[in-house]
Amino acid sequence: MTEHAPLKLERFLPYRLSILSNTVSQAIAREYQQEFGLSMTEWRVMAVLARFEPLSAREVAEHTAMDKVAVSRALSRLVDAGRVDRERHDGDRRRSVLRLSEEGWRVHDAVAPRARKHEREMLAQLTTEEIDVLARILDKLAPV
Amino acid sequence: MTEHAPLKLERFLPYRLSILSNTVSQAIAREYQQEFGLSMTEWRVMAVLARFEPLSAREVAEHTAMDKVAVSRALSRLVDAGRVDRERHDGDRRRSVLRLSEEGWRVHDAVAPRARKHEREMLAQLTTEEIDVLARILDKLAPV
DNA sequence: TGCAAATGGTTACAGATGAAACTATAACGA
DNA sequence: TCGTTATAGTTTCATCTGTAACCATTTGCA
Repeated sequence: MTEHAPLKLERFLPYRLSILSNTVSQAIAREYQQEFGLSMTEWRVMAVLARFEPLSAREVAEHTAMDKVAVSRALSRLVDAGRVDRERHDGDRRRSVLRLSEEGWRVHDAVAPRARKHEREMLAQLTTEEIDVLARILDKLAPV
Repeated sequence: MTEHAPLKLERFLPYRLSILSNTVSQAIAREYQQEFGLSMTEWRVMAVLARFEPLSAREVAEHTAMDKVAVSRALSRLVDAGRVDRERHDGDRRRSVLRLSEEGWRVHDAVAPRARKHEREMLAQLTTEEIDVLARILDKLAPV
């Protein structure tokens, strides 16, 4: 009989990472989805605007590691919802100039603490050594 | 002026995890997608069948952490492609009895080493301590 | 200048995904 | 035994996502 060496999925790192990441992201996403009708992509856009506004759509894409189509769609929803203000760039009329609206800031200020809370709950299960090493691992494997 | 405390997305753990997981998974997925027309979900189904066959669809779902709809769809594609054999369970005619076909095993034996190679390349960037701690972290946060 | 290539952003299409409804079969309890 | 409930699996629908094509504007250069 031939030897097949089946993959042990439950020990396979990329698989486990994907499970963990989906579990965590969905738990957080569910929260701001239900309460604010905000998708994960929309939240990411809001988060980078909160930190770096004003930005163009391309810059948002760079900061969020999303592609420009996803950003464009998230933005049109956010602008429609009155959470983001969009203007045209003076010198370059292709570019947009994006900022959180007052309402956008309100949503941000409500969501951000909950996101942080989820992160804390996750980290609470780890020792400080594990947290340090995890940060190092992420720096190595997924530099931002 | 009010204090807004914007979230530092690029330091936010769930975000970084999701980036890492997507990067890794997509790199692997691209490979078996191009060469075998195999999606990630289909590959996961094949991997658990390789290890635990025969299984019912529900059992596949449990092993892969996929929902039953996703499993059903992946299976119908795999059966159509002749990579999985599906029979009816003798005692319970609702249940299916799933096994890799010969062709399925050929695909599995071609894909599995590449998946492992990707994992090795990823781990090669880490020290043995980091690898150990990562395994511990995953055990704690995403027990399988 | 003026025309090709590059850039910012949107639209269109096709495939993937999740929730809920549905079909068929089996298990359970009066 | 009959009727209710539970389970295995599929289908449907609405939404999401990625790729490619597209439009408008700007840049680069002959």
